[in-house]
Amino acid sequence: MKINTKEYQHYVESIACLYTIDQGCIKVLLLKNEEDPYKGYWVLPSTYVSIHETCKEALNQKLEEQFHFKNLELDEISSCSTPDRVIDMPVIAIHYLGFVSDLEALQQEEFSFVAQWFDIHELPKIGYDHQMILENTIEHLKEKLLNSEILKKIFPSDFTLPEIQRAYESILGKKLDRRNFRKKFISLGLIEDTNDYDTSRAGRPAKLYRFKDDISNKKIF
Amino acid sequence: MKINTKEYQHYVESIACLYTIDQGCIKVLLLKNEEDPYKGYWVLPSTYVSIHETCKEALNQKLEEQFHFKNLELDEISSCSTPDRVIDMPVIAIHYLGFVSDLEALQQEEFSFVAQWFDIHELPKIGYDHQMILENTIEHLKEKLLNSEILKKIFPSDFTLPEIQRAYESILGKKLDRRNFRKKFISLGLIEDTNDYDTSRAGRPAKLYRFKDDISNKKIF
DNA sequence: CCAAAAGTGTTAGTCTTACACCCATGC
DNA sequence: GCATGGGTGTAAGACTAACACTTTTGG
Repeated sequence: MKINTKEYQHYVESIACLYTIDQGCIKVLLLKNEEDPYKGYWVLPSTYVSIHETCKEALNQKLEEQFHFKNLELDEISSCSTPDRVIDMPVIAIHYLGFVSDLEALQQEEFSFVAQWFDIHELPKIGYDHQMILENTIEHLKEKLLNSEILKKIFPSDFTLPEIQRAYESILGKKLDRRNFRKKFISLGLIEDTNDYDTSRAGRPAKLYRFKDDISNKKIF
Repeated sequence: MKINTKEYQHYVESIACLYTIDQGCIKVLLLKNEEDPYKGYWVLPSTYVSIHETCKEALNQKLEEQFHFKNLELDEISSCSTPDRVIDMPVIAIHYLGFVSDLEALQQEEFSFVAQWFDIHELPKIGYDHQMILENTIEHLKEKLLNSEILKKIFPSDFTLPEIQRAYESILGKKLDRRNFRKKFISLGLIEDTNDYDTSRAGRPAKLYRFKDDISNKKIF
């Protein structure tokens, strides 16, 4: 098949849903949009893709320029090719999911006026079709967090079990029994004690744990 | 951002990995390629996408023209935007996974010289980057078959438990105990007895089952 | 000493696994 | 009657779920 007409030429954009976990809250990175349409709305980071690079490369380069996130591991989630999703321009979007550890996330005060981490349960007004994209990747994020492989990437290097439990309660949308959660999580053999304590919250300080170096992929829930 | 140069214009193709299950064997639909390069190799069904349709619509239309498969439910798996994956033409591929019930699959004798169902463990020489795409979607197929939601789409309307067991052994890459498999599968409550028997194989005839009308999504393995 | 949050153990029920023999059919 | 493949039950072990009290800290 030979095709060469204008009717078949698309622009391609890569869109990033970047998540972090902060104190057991799951947060996503959004930018304040300053251009019409959707001026003042929040949007996901994105970039156009040239024919000399892959969609993922283009996005990683953009994320490095914009936020100094270097070489994030980005997972492709889906795409959107609805005609006219961008006015007067045939643009296909490829959606990516990535994790930013809280260490990287916390360094981002320099861009705090234009970009911000939002709790996924308290999202602002979102522009374009990014709301839909976001909802879709959150589902995938949840799926991923039910396996151990990516825990290390998204959870802080030192964490407490109550903190991780809060994240899972948020993901699963229900309360978990503290004793059972502990037993289960410890028995997975993924974490080790640091002999240190987190005194930043009220009440009895919680033990700090860290993930072991090599984490096998196990189902957690 | 305003972009309008040739450097950003891509062609887009949708590629289909269509699976069926035949006697407990998982098979994929391939076409014999008659053009250079890769003449004589087998390839996945595919089509180019115009700017007036979504990738999925374009593919469904193509599959209807080519095989009379009407409105398949296609799941997007991933994409490939490696520059030069097609010589001299910037083409991004979007990969889809679909199921064809054995009833539809069996009607396909009319195209049997150019298209054929291949057991996923006995694939022929495959052209372009389709081998890679195929391997990738097979992984996704496996994942999907571990949930009940899509069973009805891919398994024959009447099936025997040994047949379904063979499919799972093929997916999981290990032998399963017949008694335990039965107990598990029946206890899921997804199937009902047809009071009929399959006498097509040697030995004692196997009971035929069918899926119930409403199947909830449960983890099978 | 009081409020807040973290830590701990036991038991009952459910699910999973391992395992061996008999049954219905075609040749 | 024998080869082929299908159907059935039981017991031990692993995992899950439910449940209440004690510990450590800050104010």
